[in-house]
Amino acid sequence: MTVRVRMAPSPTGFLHVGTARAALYNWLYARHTGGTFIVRIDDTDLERSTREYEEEILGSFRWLGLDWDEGVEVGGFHGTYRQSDRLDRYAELAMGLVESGHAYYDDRSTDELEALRQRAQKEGKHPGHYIRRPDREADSGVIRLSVPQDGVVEFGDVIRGDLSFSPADIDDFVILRSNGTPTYHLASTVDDIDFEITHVARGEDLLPSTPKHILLIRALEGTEPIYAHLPLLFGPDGKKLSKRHGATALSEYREAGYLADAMFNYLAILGWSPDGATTIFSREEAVAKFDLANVSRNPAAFDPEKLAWMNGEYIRAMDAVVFAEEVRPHVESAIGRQLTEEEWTTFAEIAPLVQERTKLLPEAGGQVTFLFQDFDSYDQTSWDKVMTKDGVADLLDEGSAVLTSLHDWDSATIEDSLRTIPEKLGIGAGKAFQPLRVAVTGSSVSPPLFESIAALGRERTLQRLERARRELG
RNA sequence: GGUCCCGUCGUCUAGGGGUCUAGGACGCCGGCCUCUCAAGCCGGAAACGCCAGUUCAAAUCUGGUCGGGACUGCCA
Repeated sequence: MTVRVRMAPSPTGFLHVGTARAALYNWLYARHTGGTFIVRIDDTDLERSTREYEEEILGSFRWLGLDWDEGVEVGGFHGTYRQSDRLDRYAELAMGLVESGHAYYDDRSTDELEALRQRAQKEGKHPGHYIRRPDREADSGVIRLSVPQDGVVEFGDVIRGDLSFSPADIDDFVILRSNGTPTYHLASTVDDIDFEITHVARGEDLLPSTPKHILLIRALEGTEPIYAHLPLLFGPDGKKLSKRHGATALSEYREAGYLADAMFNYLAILGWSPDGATTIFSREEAVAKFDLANVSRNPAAFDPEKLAWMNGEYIRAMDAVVFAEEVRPHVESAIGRQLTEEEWTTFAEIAPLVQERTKLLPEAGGQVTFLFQDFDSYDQTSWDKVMTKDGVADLLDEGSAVLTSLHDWDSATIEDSLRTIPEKLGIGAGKAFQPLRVAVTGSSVSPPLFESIAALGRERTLQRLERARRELG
């Protein structure tokens, strides 16, 4: 059997990281088995669905590296299906189910229905006990599936084992709205049947819907897929991941400077592990080892700190030139102008030192702005901490004196000359260099000092030492 | 309330009757390195929710209990 899986996002918002992870697992399973990964746009909610969100979602999939395999051309992207193109199909099948007695029209008012639900609530029962085919016949309104009350609905779940639900707890759910559009339940199961989906891997929040889908499949005489209900994603506080936890849209992470590979790795590790000892792995390794059956059963908390660490790992693993090119726009936006050719060369040389100490691309830009722009003011805490001590003025003078006399201007020469200062003054290297660092970079935290000075150039370095000297008074 | 799912360090996980004095990773603490910050290296604290039962033996099996979560829409 050739595996055919799908991801069916609703274009009613940005791509949520939880949805992205579900898509990732589907994609991994398809690639692992040599199957087909399909993306279908669940846009039956015409009111809330937009083309903008659709493109945003597909763009996010692409960024993550999830490519899909078939479908018609849609919205500038190749190969997706859109449910709004198939509305006739769903309506036709729903009416067919009415014909065959599996479903019925229901024109009861929301008040009537609400009364039934409240009665169920009061009696400690499921609404399914009361929302059934009413005595009066209708030929308009919504179409509900008539849930057979015999037997139990059982199905196997690759992740959770055998599950069963009592039909008494399943209400006669709406499959076609009064405006003629299908509900999620109908559209989703019809599509899964029509596109011959073999495995449905989706969030655990849809577990209670699965028996409904199975009932629908039976009524439509389709073939049941194999189910895998993925654990949900929580915030650090153990509650369902939402806006109040920070960024929930995949695109926000992209914009914040996270690497697609790191995001891919992190999302994969959140609920699955290749062997229990490996944390960092490539897409290829994940594809080789992934199996839906090995996905964890318990919900996972999204941990921004671990993601940040992982991003740092991937940044350090980047090719140095690629890193410099990726960071360049961030440097330019930080200083508000383009880098000249000369500055670019300077930056590219020092970039590897910055690369080692950055977890997010944009922050790397901030680490080097002192090279291309005079800072307005010194970092206050840095100044207070190192520049208010005795002997700082002498240190700055020594620094100027030593550097002024240098013939060559490279980091090794600069280091050799500066190293004489702590010896001469009889103080530790740290004590001696911190004031110079603050004077030159404006902060007590910076890339390595000698390389920074080399990159800055003699003239500007001396100017900054003088400036700091003046500030001291 | 009802139905269903889940329960190993703070977090992500390995482990599926003896090899578990429970392993790895993030984070945390300490140390080394060191011009700062990182990175790197070394070390440390930190978990089988609880109670029964089965068994020579249980983190692993069973039951109960407690806790958390999802669903309970003409949203998906």
